[in-house]
Amino acid sequence: MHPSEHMEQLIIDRLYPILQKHGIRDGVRKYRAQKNFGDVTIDLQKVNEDVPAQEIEALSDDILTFKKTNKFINVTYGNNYYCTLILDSIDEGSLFTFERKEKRILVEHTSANPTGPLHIGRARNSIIGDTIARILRKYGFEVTTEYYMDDIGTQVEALLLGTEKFKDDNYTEAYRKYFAEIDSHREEVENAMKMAESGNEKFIAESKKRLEVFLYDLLKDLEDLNIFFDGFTWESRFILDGSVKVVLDNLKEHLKDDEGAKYIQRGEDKIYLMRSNGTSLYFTRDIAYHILKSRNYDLSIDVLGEDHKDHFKNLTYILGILGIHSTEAVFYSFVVTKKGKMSTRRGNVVTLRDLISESIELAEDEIRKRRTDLDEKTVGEIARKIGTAAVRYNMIKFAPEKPITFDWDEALNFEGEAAPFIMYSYARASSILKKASGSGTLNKQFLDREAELLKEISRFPEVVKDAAERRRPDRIAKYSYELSSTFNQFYRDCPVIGDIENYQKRVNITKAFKLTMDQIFDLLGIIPSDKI
RNA sequence: GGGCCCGUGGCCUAGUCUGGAUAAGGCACUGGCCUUCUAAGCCAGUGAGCCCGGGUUCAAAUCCCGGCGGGCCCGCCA
Repeated sequence: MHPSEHMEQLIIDRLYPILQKHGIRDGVRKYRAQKNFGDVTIDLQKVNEDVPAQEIEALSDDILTFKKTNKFINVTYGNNYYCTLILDSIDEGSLFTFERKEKRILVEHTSANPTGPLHIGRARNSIIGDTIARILRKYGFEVTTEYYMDDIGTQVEALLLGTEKFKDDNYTEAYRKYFAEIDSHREEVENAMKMAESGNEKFIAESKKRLEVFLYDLLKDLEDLNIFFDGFTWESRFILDGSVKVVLDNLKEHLKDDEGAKYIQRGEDKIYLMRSNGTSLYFTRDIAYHILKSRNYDLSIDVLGEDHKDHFKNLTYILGILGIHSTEAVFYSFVVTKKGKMSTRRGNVVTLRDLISESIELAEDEIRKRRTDLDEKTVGEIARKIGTAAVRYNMIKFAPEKPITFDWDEALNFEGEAAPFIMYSYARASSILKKASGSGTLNKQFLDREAELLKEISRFPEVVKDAAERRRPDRIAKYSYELSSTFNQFYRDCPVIGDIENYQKRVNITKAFKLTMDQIFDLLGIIPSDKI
């Protein structure tokens, strides 16, 4: 049981018998208290009965203080009791561990066609997906991440043919050129697609080999952001293993015919599964993919742009017909620039690669401004950590459904709610611990400022739970800011080195903060630095 | 035209699921804090009643209905 749960149980044990004595059973609500109202609020506004204030307040002791105003009962935890509990839970490691869920989850994200470096809109997918995977893993699920690689569609055939035709250009440029004149290449693209669609193993193997080169280039940027995949699924496998046919067979009784093409009627909509020329659609292969997922995992989470909402709705509809209900999606809104939607034509595409290097460069400048004592190599290492962390943090701090208008100034603002802020407070803690030497006697009297920090630390389990269950990675970023901010206040008011009376206690608190931040950095995919 | 999402101080965001006590932060702005552990920090201040209009409720940023503004989708594309 985490410390906060323990305290809540104490409240229930002590308070609820009294409430029941007064006929109160339903309508009692309990939530985290607002600022200046203690730690937990028991709200009786929904119940008709009331309890005399004296009777409630008489329950108070050193562990719990009850105060009743109107129909609110505000409970404040005793600093010494609760703080000791929190520090103990960190010693045991129990604050950071969750019950194992015995449930396998597949998080599929990114899955972009590797026609060029990722732009920041696509990167939002990767960062959300990777962070959600990290959170769910921490929360106790068995999590696997996967990239779904298209190797048989129009785009990739154009990429393969284009890079052949314009050998001298870089591959993105070759693809662009080729796509610009796509009309004159209709036939060869269609031929290529037919080769793939017919299950020509040699052709597919060859495509795969060439696509891998482009894929690795794309993955390099993600590696910089500490994003790696557990596996890759190539779309062609659903042609090769015949599962597309199986899908159509299993849905046979629901299929309708449109001049040879097959579709399923869903309300007003027709969901096509086979073209009249007998070839399958991306959608059909996606069904096959999700059937495969449902066999190997208890839950599949797809990270998708909001443009895929209808596609996904149709997908779950058909999976439902097949009795599969273990598929859900996390949708995110697009990243646009001030000039509007990113498009190559308008020349306003911001690549992840550029953003990362700008961010690292700025971090380097900032470090040089403050630290003249560090050697080149160290400056570079720290700049790398800060720069990449800033990119991740700025993308993840917004709720996924929130549209983002990208702005260089904002993306490269290293003050306030940003990665350097949380990394800075961490470096401060590290610096204290580095200077702290020897141990002293532990003073178990906790001051409010110390307790505030520990209480913030003790929120870790419930924040992770909330972020995991609601698929809201931004909650972790928010929490990391609040926790760091609380530490900065502690840092101001509570000297560690030199205060003999409080030394050991504050060393322990500082360690606790640092350990909690280690957990958070891991969840956010940020690599911390002891000095910045 | 239909469907989905977003709309909170000058700008950006949390709170909306689970309705309740003075709407919480960041940026920007104003003033203050570096002879003690890193000032990418801290403290104080100015600034919104939550897009608009109805409704439900003792109580609405939060729930319901209708608008408005912005985004996305509405292929035998992926």
